[in-house]
Amino acid sequence: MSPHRTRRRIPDATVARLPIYLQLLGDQLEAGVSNLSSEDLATLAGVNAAKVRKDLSYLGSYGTRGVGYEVQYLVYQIRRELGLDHDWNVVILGAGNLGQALSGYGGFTERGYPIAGIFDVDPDKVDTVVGGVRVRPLDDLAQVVAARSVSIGVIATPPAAAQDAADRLVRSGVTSILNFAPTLVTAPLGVTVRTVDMAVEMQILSYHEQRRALAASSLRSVPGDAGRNQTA
Amino acid sequence: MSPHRTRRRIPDATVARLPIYLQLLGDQLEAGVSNLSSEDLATLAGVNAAKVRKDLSYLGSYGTRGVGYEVQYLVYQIRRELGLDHDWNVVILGAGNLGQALSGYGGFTERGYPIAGIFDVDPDKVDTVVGGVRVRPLDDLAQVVAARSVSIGVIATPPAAAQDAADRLVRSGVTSILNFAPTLVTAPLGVTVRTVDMAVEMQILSYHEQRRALAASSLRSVPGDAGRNQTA
DNA sequence: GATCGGTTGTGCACGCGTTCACAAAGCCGT
DNA sequence: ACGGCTTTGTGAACGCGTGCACAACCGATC
Repeated sequence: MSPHRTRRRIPDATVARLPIYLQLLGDQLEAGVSNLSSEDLATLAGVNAAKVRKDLSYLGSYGTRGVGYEVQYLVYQIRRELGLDHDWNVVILGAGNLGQALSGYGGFTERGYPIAGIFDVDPDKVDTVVGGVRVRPLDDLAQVVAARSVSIGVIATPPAAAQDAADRLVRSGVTSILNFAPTLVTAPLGVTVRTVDMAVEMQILSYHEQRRALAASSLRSVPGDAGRNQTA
Repeated sequence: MSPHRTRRRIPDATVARLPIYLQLLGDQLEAGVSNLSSEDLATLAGVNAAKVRKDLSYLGSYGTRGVGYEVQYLVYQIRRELGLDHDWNVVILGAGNLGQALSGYGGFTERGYPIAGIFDVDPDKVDTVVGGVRVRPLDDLAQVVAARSVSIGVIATPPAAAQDAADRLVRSGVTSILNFAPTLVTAPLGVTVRTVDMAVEMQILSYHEQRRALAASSLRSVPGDAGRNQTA
């Protein structure tokens, strides 16, 4: 029998919020708070208290009725569930502007995602050092992935090269891909792909701007636009 | 009467996909394709054809039964709905690694989001030039926002400075904020805030890795893990 | 101008996620 | 030991988004 029973599946929406709770709980811990109610955490995260409780209940019953949650223990449980009880080596593909910024941004290593290597096809970029990491030729990818058991790859190439980069990652044995290129990237089943497209984000924003402008031009009172406005 | 009737509200999920369709349609246009069915577009976007049709139907009835959609016209309509019929000036707050990468990344200007200014509190950074833009002191923010009628601000500061940056943006008159700092940022109603947190993305990925590892360790056949695996 | 293959636009059912509301449960003071 | 106060954990209702299935419609061909 395994030490930890395989839990019931956690909804995607909850998984996306756990890192945020984790961040906030860590802050509170540093601030010397040792206990927290769902209401408190909800306020910090800018969400509903019931949602916090339901989210946390997927991890198990780690709260105390009448009291709240012990921050330290909750942090431990969330970290365990997210697989943060050990580091995850990552490789970055593409040493252009974004790739350089990512490798220079210390936040990754600090949060448990040390950079095992950064790769580029351009011979001019190979062997330059960005963010304390030497750029390697793309052909070394498989070797590095194997040697340092990398399971997460970041695509920071131009869009045209993104699918090829993904294919190489998959062939090398990477099973999780974070894609920053503004293109659809397909991978076989069993490989998780997430895309972050800044242009898409901007366009979503300008859609809302656009609507505001339209609403303002048709001079009407805003009919009940309730709902608080925060993010995380 | 206004030239364009205020449309019914478009669901968030649809708004998030329109930029992707737009991207793909643009590619097709360049490739010389002038007409496209919902099925074709769905394949390109990696989604269901019915979803494409429903998404597009929110814009109006711009397809032709038995034929499909005229790419050029559809591009025009989506651009109009997203507010892309004119440029949107943006300001970047924080000239660190990320801020520099963003301003160096030509994609913004190219896609209709020219950078009106990049700002930092650090006197050492002020007046240096990154990505062809001179870094300005934060105190100049309001003036630039007003002069160039900026409505979108990007936060690329350390987390501790993010809320202050947001407040300054709001005070200056910015109504849309894209936050790259790993913190909750609150803004008054009427201001849209979107947060992109790379650490969160990584943690979502490692959760899935973690689960795969667990599933593999409890030696079982995978019981029907259906569903295709793509993103955009 | 009637028939036929093809594609859109949408009503409907389903499923996931959010929120409410409340019973179960723990703590504390008396 | 007990009663009152507090907070969790969750059953149930609701709402949004997805996917199916099909009628309405278009263009082409005979």
